Amino acid sequence: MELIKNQSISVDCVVFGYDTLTKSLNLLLINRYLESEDKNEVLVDDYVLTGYHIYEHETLDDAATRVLKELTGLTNTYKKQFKAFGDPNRLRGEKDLEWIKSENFNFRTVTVAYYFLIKTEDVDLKNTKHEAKWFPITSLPKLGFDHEKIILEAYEDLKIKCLAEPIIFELLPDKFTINEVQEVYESILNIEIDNRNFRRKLIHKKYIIPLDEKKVGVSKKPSQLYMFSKDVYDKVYQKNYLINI
Amino acid sequence: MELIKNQSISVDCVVFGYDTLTKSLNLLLINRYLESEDKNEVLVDDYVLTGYHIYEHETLDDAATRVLKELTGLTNTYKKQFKAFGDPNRLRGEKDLEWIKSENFNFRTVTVAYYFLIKTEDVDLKNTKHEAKWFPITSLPKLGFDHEKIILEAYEDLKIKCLAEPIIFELLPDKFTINEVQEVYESILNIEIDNRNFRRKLIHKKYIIPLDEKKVGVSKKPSQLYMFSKDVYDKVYQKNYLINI
DNA sequence: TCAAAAGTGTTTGACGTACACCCATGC
DNA sequence: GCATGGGTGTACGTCAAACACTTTTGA
Repeated sequence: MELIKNQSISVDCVVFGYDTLTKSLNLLLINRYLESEDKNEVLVDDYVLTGYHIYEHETLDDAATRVLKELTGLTNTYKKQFKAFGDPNRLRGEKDLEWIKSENFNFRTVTVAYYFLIKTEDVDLKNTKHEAKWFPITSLPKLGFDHEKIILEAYEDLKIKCLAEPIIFELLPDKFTINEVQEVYESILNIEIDNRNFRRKLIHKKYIIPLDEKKVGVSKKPSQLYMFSKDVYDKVYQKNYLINI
Repeated sequence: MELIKNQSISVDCVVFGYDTLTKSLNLLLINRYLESEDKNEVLVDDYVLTGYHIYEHETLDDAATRVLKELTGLTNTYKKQFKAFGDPNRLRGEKDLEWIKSENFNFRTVTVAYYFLIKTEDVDLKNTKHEAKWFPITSLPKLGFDHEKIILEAYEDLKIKCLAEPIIFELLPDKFTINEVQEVYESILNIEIDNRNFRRKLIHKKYIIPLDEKKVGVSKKPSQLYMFSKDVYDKVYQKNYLINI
């Protein structure tokens, strides 16, 4: 099938990656670098989200999946469309104008933004075409276009969502310890959690299943490994209508 | 300023209206009617959301606000962008093809969908250009395009949102009774709520302020009127990080 | 005086919160 | 044997849930 780009519409991907070792929530960003023709001056040197125009024949979800796959090689990751951004001036920053001179696309592009949840260890950065790099959410570099705004809104959505849905496990290996789960929550929400209470709460969930296996090496005392069962979760889950205003 | 339409992008407005008298949550829809040239046959007769392409100079929010104003005359209503819909075949139902023959727009239109919360009494349907009509959310008519899908997703979002944020008051007059609030929740969530528990819970909120006024006429025993104070709510509100998975 | 909706209190159980020490292992 | 992270128990308070009758008014 012929690939016809729609010049008015793009998808942008906010890729959250959690690193179990450094215990940090990261964002995958690509470098935007441009020198003047005589190469004496660096015109643009900042970072942006990965994104691309959609093709005429594909759905928005497919476009986002395609863009993520091109960047990371991953498919089957957690994906959420969280907002469309369509300010007519969203691509008209000073650096953006320099950049767009060298590329060739429409100033008035509406972008549909997605976020993805992955484990940093699942991505091999050396294999990516673009110069992609992980940045801790707590210290982002200078960002191009309106991507800082997009990232902040994605992060807010993620914070709310991880309180209500078991998406935290998307950021962890299949086998994890209770403390690792706690650390992810602490990284995302930027809070401290009481270990005893958290542990009790989690262990009592039917869908947190203890394995006949202990994690060794990293720590002194080997720690119990658990897994998350989506099947059990779906069975056990029941909507509650708690009005919490 | 010249009005240039972007043929690829539209906004669609899901207008929720609550009717305090009939105690029903309604949707404002417009009729899509088309006869064959010889007028012997009705080709299309169903309902759709109100929507329109965006202009090149306006933001998505402004486009949605504009479309709502054209339909209802209202501004300053609660508005939420909740999802973009971009399936390449979303406008290619049998009836949609008939309809699009007579109009003139792009099959591949991505629409950014918003929902609005208003009181049915605030809209004068006789003043609307289009044949607009309220339908209870519980008995929607036949819908064109992918608008049934859009409506259902808006409704799901509303159900979740009204549990966590005080948007319920957008659907009620400024002065309301506790029972009226309960009835809105019951309509939206399609549940029954215990009046004693609900009443106690609401009355204890600092931002639910009793007025020196009673509602008379409608009922036998005049009932106490209250108002909602957004100011107090914002002051009292504090984020809690209750993990509820 | 009666029909209709408004309004009221108590008990129970679940769960979130606060808080400090022992345990198992690798080095 | 000691440093390091893993793991445990109790008491308290808040709040949701269940549940039935009295009050006030208009007609």
